[in-house]
Amino acid sequence: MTSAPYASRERSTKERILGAAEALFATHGFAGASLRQVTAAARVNLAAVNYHFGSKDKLIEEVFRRRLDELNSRRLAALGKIANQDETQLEDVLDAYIRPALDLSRTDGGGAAFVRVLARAYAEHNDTLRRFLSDNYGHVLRQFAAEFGRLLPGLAREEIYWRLDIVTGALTYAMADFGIIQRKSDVAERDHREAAADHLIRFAAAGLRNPSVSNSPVTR
Amino acid sequence: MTSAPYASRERSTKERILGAAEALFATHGFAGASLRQVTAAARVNLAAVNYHFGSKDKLIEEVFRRRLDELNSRRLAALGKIANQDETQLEDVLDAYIRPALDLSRTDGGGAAFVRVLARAYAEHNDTLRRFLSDNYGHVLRQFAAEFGRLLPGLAREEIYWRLDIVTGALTYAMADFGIIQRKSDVAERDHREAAADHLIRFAAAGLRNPSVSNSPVTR
DNA sequence: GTTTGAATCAAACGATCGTTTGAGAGTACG
DNA sequence: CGTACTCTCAAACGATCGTTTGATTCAAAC
Repeated sequence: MTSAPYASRERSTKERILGAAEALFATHGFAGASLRQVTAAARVNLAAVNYHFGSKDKLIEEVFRRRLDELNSRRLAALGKIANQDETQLEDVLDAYIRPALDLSRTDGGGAAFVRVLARAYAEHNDTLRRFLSDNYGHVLRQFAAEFGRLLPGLAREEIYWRLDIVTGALTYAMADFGIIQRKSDVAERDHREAAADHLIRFAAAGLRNPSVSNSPVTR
Repeated sequence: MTSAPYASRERSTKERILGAAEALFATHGFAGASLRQVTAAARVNLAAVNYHFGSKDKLIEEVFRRRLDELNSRRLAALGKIANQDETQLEDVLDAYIRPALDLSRTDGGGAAFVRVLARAYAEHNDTLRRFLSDNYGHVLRQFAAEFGRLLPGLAREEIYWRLDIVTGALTYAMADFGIIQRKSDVAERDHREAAADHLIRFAAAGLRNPSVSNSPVTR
């Protein structure tokens, strides 16, 4: 009924928990953010987490699933529009890979926080999480590798993966705003991230096109 | 360097704590690794941490200081040998920046673990730790930026920092072994890291040399 | 032999952790 | 009405956390 004792909530309890968890995991890490912090920030009862998600670990997994499903479907959609076409440039594929991550980091609903959560997951080096990411989203990377391979016929498959790995590392680092470059006060955060993505795409394109293949130690 | 294998019993209590803390922080994070785990792994009494270091936070800081001081000086020493010389190549400067991190990750006694700890520190986004790292590394980064600027006269100072930021991100990611590339069983870990550094240097050199700059120049 | 002080130890401190419980509020349907 | 079901709530559970305490060990100094 509309005669609830307190004001009706705009968002459900589950959604408020997910949002608060995302922000706090980004700031304090998975072990560092307690369920008491999460439920206090979400203004829900402590027991609501275990009621709705079962456990803290399941909550963490759900925080990932909610964002990654959308991120990777966007990546695949962008890739589908340009894959196997004659006029496709390397920058287009990089854009399909990087831009959705940038867009995610700009969404109002906590996407920026999630990008830091994602970076943290890499750092955690947790095998369970790695398996979860590999199982659910490994096919995305494989499709991008195939398209990069088509556009870079001079590179072996393994070389493609080495370089994609470097791009992913730089992307993770950049989108999580780890960097040494501090955003100036007169630059909006989205403009800062836009500039970061722009630099990253250009840098990555040059690195990917590099004809120098390493099968011997670096000359000096 | 002077530590022999299986010498843990002869090492001091402080050193055993530092080694065990480094390994456990790398695996479980700063919040995730308890002092009980650390002291059990080091085979010392629980109270030894607070006796020798004062607190867990001070222990964390000491784990960093021990490694960063050496990495710091090695990078500057390598840079000092090639800076401001006519025959210096871009790859030489990148090598001076990247190779000490690789060497650190190959040292016995926990260096590889520390690289993961360092990557985790970036992910933690903790202001205290960032300040600590900035104080220790700020001048190093500035010296490298100056040398890169000399070798890349076509790039603005800010562009140099953008690209160095990307290199640092990829280096952090690669050295911490976050990557999707799984080391094959017949490849030794040091060979795997050597290959990663080799790929990274080539990739970074191509990215740094890229004449294409952002179409939205920043005015100072 | 006595004293001194650093180092180690078992034990316990209070705080906080994730999780569980059981009662109660609210809603829907007969 | 009664019943059933979903959700919320305060409270407490046992476990583990970082830290502290006080006794004990032991080698060097006096």
